[in-house]
Amino acid sequence: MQDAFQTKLVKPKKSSEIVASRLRLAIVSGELSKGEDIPVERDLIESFGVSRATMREALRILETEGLLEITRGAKGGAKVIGPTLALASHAVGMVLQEQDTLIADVQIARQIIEPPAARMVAERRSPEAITMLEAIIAEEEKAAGTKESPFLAMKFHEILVQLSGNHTLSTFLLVLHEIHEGVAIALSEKNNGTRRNNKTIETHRALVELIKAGDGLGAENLWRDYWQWITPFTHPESAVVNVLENLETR
Amino acid sequence: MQDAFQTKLVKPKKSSEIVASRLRLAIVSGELSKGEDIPVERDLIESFGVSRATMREALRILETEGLLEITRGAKGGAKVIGPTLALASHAVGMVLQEQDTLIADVQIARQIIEPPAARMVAERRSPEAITMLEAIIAEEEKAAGTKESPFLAMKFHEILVQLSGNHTLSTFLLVLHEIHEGVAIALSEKNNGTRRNNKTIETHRALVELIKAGDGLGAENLWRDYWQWITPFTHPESAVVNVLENLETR
DNA sequence: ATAATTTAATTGTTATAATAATTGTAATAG
DNA sequence: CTATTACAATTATTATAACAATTAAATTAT
Repeated sequence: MQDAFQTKLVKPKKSSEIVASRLRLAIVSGELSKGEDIPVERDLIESFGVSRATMREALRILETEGLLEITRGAKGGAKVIGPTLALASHAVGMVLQEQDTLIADVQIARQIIEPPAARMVAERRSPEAITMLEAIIAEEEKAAGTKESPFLAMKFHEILVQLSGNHTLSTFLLVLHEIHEGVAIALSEKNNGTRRNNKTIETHRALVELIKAGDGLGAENLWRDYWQWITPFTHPESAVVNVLENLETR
Repeated sequence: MQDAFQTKLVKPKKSSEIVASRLRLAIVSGELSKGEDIPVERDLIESFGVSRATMREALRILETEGLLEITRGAKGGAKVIGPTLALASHAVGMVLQEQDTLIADVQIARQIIEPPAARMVAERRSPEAITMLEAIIAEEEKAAGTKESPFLAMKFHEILVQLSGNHTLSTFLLVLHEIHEGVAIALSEKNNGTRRNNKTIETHRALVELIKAGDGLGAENLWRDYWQWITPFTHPESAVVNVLENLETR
């Protein structure tokens, strides 16, 4: 253990990896901004001085990392789109899936992390936050009972965690959200009690009130109680995390 | 919003992606188990009926996803190694880095998530957990003052979260751990107060006592207090998350 | 004008050959 | 007999060239 010298990968790097690293740095450092087109294959090959195969492997790496999107045909090419949450969710999801993690396990994690996030929102007490949350609630009220309702409820959660002001927490919660999403919505469609719906909107309203008042502890507790209450509804017996896409073999 | 029909990417899939999907499924479903060798390029090309370039692009995708490791030379080829946390950490790290997330922000997230994890360990009260934690503490006592000390302290955190029994939480904490690691250790080497070291071991011992007693709330509070106490020591002023490797341009 | 067609640009795929890295083995020196 | 060296076999890596498929724009036909 605790090696005297760094034993991290001293493997000879492949050209494709070196090229990918250079482009990645340019992207993440902001030198190439999101939405920007990067040169076409022919030019990239020339400026990096590698073969087309190597260049294509580098592009495949960056595409896998969710940094680039490549379209073919005239006016096609690679465009910067990332970094994106999509890859993070996929990567985390695969780890969870391999451990046969239950959806219930994911739900417990959200249950633990979201209440402190709610407290942080309340403690910040930003007017924009209140405006945004109230806007969602208005939508929820209008769509009550329709099949859009669960989508809006999820949106409330999403916005709430983004407003916590902590990048790390909100990133994680968004990842969990993405993993959780499919199942959760399917579930809430099944047992579509309007009673539950009422309680949901009611709670959202109460939470916003506490946020307005800057009552962090109150917000945290309310949100924890709500999770406690909602758990039996969304609790699938033994569903397991699954992030693999259906692979149409054409 | 809420499209009546699925509007997911209907882009024509590349052969390399299809091949990668097939292998990925085989890996994650356990059909190919970790450590297993998969056929060499030549055979893969033949069984998938694609060209070398296409096959190599597929391998590069899976390698990027952390599922395979490829070595050359006799006895070389691709070996199943994943899914691994490495990609998840890298992906999450890139998202955080792009948002210019401060290390302090990451630390706050750990501060929020770890205490409930400690509580879960206490509530489970498993004998193995106690044994493992006590073993680490013994090592810590022996190595006190040496430069291995911070490594062991981190190890304690790592083990603790793994013992929480919640896959999702422990996965996230391990990811944070990896992102946090470099900076945190560098920091604790700088202000190497033995006073701090003592308090650390002391707290670890106290925590194990609470776990033994099954006192979940006590464990949670102790751990939260400890985090509160330790924060000023490990708080770098304005360091930003950075997950990009140094790219030796050979 | 509108529709159909052609053309140009660009990525996707295949094929072949040469190169580099790794391992195992045989030959050689001491 | 042991250790070093040299060589051969295996395997991934890189390079080059040609062709196919896709898309957007320009041109032509109606």
